[in-house]
Amino acid sequence: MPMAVDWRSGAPGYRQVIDDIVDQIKAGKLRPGDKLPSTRELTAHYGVSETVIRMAMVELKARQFLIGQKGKGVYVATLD
Amino acid sequence: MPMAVDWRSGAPGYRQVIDDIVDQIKAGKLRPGDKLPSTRELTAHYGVSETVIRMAMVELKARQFLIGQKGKGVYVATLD
Amino acid sequence: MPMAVDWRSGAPGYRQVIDDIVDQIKAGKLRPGDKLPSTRELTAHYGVSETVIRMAMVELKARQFLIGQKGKGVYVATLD
Amino acid sequence: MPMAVDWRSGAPGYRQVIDDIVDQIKAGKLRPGDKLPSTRELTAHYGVSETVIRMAMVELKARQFLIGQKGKGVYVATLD
DNA sequence: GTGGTCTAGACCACC
DNA sequence: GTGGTCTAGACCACA
Repeated sequence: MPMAVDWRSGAPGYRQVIDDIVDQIKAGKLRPGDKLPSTRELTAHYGVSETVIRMAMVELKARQFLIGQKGKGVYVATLD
Repeated sequence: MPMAVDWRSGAPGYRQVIDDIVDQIKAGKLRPGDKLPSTRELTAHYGVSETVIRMAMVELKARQFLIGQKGKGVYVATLD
Repeated sequence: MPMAVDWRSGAPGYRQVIDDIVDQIKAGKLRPGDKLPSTRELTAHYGVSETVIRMAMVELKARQFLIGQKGKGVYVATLD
Repeated sequence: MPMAVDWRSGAPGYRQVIDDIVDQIKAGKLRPGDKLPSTRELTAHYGVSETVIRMAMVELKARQFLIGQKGKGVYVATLD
């Protein structure tokens, strides 16, 4: 679980964020229904801008790993 | 007459509340002098937080559709 | 031109914000097409939370004094 | 520190609430700058209605023991 | 980094 | 118990 994005790898920052979160879900560290840290906290954790976090969120929601609830937070999706 | 805000439509919740109430007034379902349900009941009816209802009220009062009376209720405005 | 909302007056903060902006428009200090300070700057200027500024914006847009453009800014409306 | 108002004493409920809070301030259990429990919690604590708590608050603020901050809470006043 | 929308939950004035 | 006002802080769309 990297504390920050590794810029030397060449991979886009948001890709690394996506992979890290997907890994955590698959490893069971993040479980269905869990609330993710706030966007602001994630920017600090990964050392990237809010835009990078948002791009990662767009994909993770499209892939149905996460569900955003306005004004509340972002949650790990539960199985249908 | 929608029972609740439709989040899929993309339209802001408070806009849907405004439109729904204006429609009811124009359709004569709500008539001048009528008392609206309490703010708390409206939150339940539309499935939104009180702030959303309040923002709708701010606009509806600015547009002179409604008149609020503290401690009593919100009423449909009478014609000038 | 008040620097901040006056809580002693009894008037709601958002009403004071509305009146101050309307006054500035009517006095020609804010002219059609002018860009307002950012929402965050206005909160600092008036000493209120963002919600108070937003409630003022809802009414000022309903009354067609202002036009908001997402990602750009809020502008004084031009005459019809 | 009574958990609830004693209705047998004949003293108005709000008087007992006032006295209890003043006692706690004088005894140093509540200190300048401390935040009081929310109104809702106080109603539960003293076993009285919100109106009774509000009446107590009106007097305690008039006597400058407490200071209310809208949207935040009620605080024990600091010395001038 | 801007505007926009929303939740949650305080206190306040009035009936 | 009603409406009214406010704080704090989320996420979201756009540039």
